[in-house]
Amino acid sequence: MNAVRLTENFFTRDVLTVAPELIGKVLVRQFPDGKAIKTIITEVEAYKGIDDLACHASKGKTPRNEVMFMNGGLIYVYLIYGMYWMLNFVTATPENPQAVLIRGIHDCSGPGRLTRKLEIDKSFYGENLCLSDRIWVEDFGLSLSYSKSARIGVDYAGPFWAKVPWRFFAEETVVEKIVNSVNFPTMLG
DNA sequence: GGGACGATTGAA
DNA sequence: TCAATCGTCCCA
Repeated sequence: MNAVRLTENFFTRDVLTVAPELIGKVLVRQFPDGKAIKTIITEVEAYKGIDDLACHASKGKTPRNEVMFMNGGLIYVYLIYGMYWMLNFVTATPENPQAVLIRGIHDCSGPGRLTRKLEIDKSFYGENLCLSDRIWVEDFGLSLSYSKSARIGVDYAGPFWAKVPWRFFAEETVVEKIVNSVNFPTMLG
C-alpha cells in the first residue's frame, strides 16, 4: 500500500471540501517509544468560520481559539467538560477561521475517546500536521462512501446552525468492508 | 473574584 | 437521566 502524507494545499481549502475528504484518510500517531498507531478516520464535523454560531470562531478571536485564525494544517485542541480533549484540524486561511473536529476513527468512536487512545492533549495545540514527527495524516487511496447528518451537541447554536448537515461519517459496515478488502490492519504499529 | 457553561462519556 | 470535572469567558 502506497501512502502519501497530506500537505498544506490539502488543508488550505474550504472546510466543507476538506471535511468529507478526510473520511477514509489515515491518521498516524507516532509515539516517543517508537510505537505508532495508523487508523482510518471514519467521522468528522465541519465548523465554518465566524458566521457559523456553532463554531468557536464566531465568538471572536480568543487565546483558546486563536490557532483557528491561522493557516490550514495546524491542530486546534481544547478541553471540554473538564475531562476530554477535542482534536481539530484547522482549514482554509487566516481570514477564514475554520476547523474539522475528528469524531471517530476505526474501532474508536467518539471525539473524547479517540484523543485518550491516541494520547492527544493540550501539548498538541498549534502542532503542524504537515511538519510534525508525532502526528500527521496519510492518503492510502482508500475510498469510503459516507453519510451526512446534523452536528452533535450544538443545539445552543440555534435551529439553523444546529441542523446544517455538516457531520460526515462512514457507516460501520462500509468501514469493515474496506478494512477487510484491502487487509488494512485495525491498528498498524 | 464569582459564576455559568460546554463540539462528552459512562454509569444508574 | 445524571454526575464528573475544570478551563474559558463574561460580568462586576
